[in-house]
Amino acid sequence: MLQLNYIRQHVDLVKERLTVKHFADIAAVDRIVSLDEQVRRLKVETETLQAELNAVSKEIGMLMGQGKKEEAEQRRAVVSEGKSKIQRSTEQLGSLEKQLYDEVIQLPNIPHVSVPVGKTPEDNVNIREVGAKPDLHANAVPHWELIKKYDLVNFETGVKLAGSGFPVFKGRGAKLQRALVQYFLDYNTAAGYTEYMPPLVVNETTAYGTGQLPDKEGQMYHIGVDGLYLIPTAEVPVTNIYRDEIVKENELPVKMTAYTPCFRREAGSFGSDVRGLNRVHQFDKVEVIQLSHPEKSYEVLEEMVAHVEQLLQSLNLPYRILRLCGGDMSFTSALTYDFEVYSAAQKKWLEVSSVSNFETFQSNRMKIRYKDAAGKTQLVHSLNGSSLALPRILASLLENNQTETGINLPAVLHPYFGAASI
RNA sequence: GGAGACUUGUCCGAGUGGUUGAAGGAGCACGCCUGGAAAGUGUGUAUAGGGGAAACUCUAUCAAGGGUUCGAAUCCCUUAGUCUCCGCCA
Repeated sequence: MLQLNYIRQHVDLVKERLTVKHFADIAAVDRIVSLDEQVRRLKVETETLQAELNAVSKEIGMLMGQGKKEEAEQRRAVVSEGKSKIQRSTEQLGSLEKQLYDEVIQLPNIPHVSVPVGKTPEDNVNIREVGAKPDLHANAVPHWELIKKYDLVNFETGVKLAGSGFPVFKGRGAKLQRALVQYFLDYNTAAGYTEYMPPLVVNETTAYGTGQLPDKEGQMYHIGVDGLYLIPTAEVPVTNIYRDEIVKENELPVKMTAYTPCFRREAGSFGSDVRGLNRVHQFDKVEVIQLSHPEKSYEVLEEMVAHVEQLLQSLNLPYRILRLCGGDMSFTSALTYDFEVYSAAQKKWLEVSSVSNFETFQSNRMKIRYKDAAGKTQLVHSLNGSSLALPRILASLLENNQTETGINLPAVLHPYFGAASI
């Protein structure tokens, strides 16, 4: 959520930046500014009135203490009169504030100056492409064939148990998942991230905190009877760990990592995008999250990009890094880098990580703050990235490393998997 | 799931209708003391929002929400959470 006083002070800039994000309702900014003015005016009125009544009530207390009952009675009448007045203006204030909040929460985050103008994924800027695309043998097949051949993942059984998009990992397929999770977590904790295992369901407040609500309501599985949501990413519970907390400045940056399954309804997806492991409703992911000093957050973003990049290099996967254009960025992000790995048999780039700086957009909602040297509380910047999402990593590992006789795994996985190949 | 007790500031903890935003302690910060530290000592130490150039000031907040009252941390209702006992259970 954008900060009101920022909007107030940068009306034109906010409008201009929101067009970069292709936000449709620019007029909302003017409505917000006008509502904000009304709210503040009415607030002064209401609070002045309240202060008067409070003062009289206090007097009554003193008079009662001194046994001056009659004088107290007189004043009691005065307060009774003011009460109906204040009730009206309090109600009006409440409704105005609600309107204001409802408008502000609909505004997406403002994109960073470096965000490319553009609307579709084609407008994303390719920052760099690293690693050679492998030359596969003549009989190479996509991963959905490989997982059948080596009996690693069973989609049909998943359909029986839950529905399409819920793969069942089996045997060496299951073990490889576990190996990847373990390797990623070890890699992250070695870089100073503290490991967490959060709940896989969250309440409404938590989902609001990171911005999934109200923006992505339809993308999350909702457990109606208990008012809970299945997490679409570890970002949601883990960032909320620090909700309503004030950390010491020297405790920044806070670095956290977590492995969780992620649940996404992916309503509206179809075609080759959802083939095999390319897009599923439940998948495993290891996430890294940082809460940073506002002045350092873009350094931190670069650091996180380098962190994910080295992880991909260790897996010997060809990858490219994209800076997302305004139209392709998420609601909450100020700057996002996407990582895509090349999956050689289906000849497709697959997104495996998204590293973003949210600046104060999330921390303003969650009230994650630190005390600066002057003793003032300030909002932190929050950032997160995947390191990494498993199914697409698995897909490209299988496709890129297939030979006529088996699949060779990168060296870093051997100790975790207990073998060099499948 | 049933019954009961409880929920106060960073923490511990007092407070059952009237200058209580809240005693007392601990912690923390700064100063004094010290060669340095500890101890001692003095002062300060919530958050959000509004007004004001500033000093400062106002409003709200004692789990959350609602109610009673001129006035609520204190009384009533609802919800959530914690603990104890019972039940169920990996």
